[in-house]
Amino acid sequence: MAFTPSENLPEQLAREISDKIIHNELKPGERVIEARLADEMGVSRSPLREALRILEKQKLVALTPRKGARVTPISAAHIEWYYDIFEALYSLVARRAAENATAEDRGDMQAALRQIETAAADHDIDAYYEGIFAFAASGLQAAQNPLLETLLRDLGPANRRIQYASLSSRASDLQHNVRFFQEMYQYLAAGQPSRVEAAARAYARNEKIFALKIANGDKPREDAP
Amino acid sequence: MAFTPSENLPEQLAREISDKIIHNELKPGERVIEARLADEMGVSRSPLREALRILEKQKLVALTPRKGARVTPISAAHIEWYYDIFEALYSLVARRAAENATAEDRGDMQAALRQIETAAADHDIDAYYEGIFAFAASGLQAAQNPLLETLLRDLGPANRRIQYASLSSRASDLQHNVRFFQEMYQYLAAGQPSRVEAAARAYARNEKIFALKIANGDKPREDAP
DNA sequence: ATACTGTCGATTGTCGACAATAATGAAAAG
DNA sequence: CTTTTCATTATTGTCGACAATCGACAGTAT
Repeated sequence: MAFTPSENLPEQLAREISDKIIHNELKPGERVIEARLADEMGVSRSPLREALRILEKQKLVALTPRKGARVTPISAAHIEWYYDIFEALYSLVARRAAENATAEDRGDMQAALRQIETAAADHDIDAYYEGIFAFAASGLQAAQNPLLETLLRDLGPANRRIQYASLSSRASDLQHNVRFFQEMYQYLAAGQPSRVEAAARAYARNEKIFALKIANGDKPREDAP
Repeated sequence: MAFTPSENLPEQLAREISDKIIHNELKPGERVIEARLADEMGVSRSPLREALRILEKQKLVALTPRKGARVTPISAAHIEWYYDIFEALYSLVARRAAENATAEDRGDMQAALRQIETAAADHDIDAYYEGIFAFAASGLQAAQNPLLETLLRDLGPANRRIQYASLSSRASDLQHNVRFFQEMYQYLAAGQPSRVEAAARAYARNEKIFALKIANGDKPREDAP
């Protein structure tokens, strides 16, 4: 019926569902029934089942053998777990990117940095996120480790989910975060892998405490009934 | 019939197939045909398909949308990629384990260390691996990060696959590797997370160069026709 | 009242059949 | 002899139906 030129049905379904999870239409802890979602989306259970396995890989749902799927809960502890792992993996990305980046990679990162800078100056959150994703993508490209790439790509949606929760309180400190990216780029261009790695670690730690602050006291995002 | 009280069919299939991959009965790059494997193992394609997705999560097969599954190739580059990630993740495990370990955790690790020591003294490779797995498991337990746990559990089979390839040349240097575990345990017991982390990094780096040495010049494992 | 047991409905697991797509090889054209 | 085109076959993708399992509830016994 739909005119989708050619993409994988399970992946497409997974993306749709992950959007719902990220935007909190499917709530943490909520059960996901295959049959219901399947005909809600107009497909059979087979592709939807595979979609659920993709979402499991992305840590958006937890799949228990004969009891079905539940949307992964998200608490302060979860946030700590995630950011610890992001720090570990992105610090590796940073080091390897610094060691292996080609001129083209550096160009891409510089372009991404520019976007980050102007977006932050304009308080344009969407452009800002676009920029940091591009920056990360260039770094991953430069790091030359496909396995690491898939691991982090799989964790991407979970990352976005956490960030979305703290999105509202975000606009104020964009300016402050820009420094991290500038630092990373400068050290990378200067060929100092250890410093790039350290900057990535510092950024990850900073993000972690920010997300935790939101998750506790401050205003988290809420959907009206 | 069999007495396995309750285990998941797809997971069971995945384990069987992963054994075949680890022991090189299914060769790197080889194509895996669903229908064939399915009735070779006496099941329908549905559970086998899910098994393939599990194996993909474990990086033992690569799954391309309309072209099926292939056994993941394994080269020197792959080994570098894997060990870089192991270093990043296990160094995190080490630090958090050092920070959070309970008395019971320390007891488990000490027991595992004992097994490692005696196994190395006896040149008993199986017992040695049992020991280091137990050591790692205790560390993961202590680290208190379930997400990290699942990530590393998923990478476990790929790890074993690499280790199996270098198994033959292993017996000689067991004695030498024991030091790393002794060091980790001692610093952990002494409450020095940074040193535990450093020891874990050193161990991972050491393993990496060892695996690379085997993958290049030395005698790799071969199966007779 | 509480704990146990059996039944019923809901949901997941597995299967075989069919449709859609990709790989193979053979014939035709250059 | 090489390349292109096309038909045939092999393989993956999707579906609906059925079987196995789980959760909740009612009924009974203690």
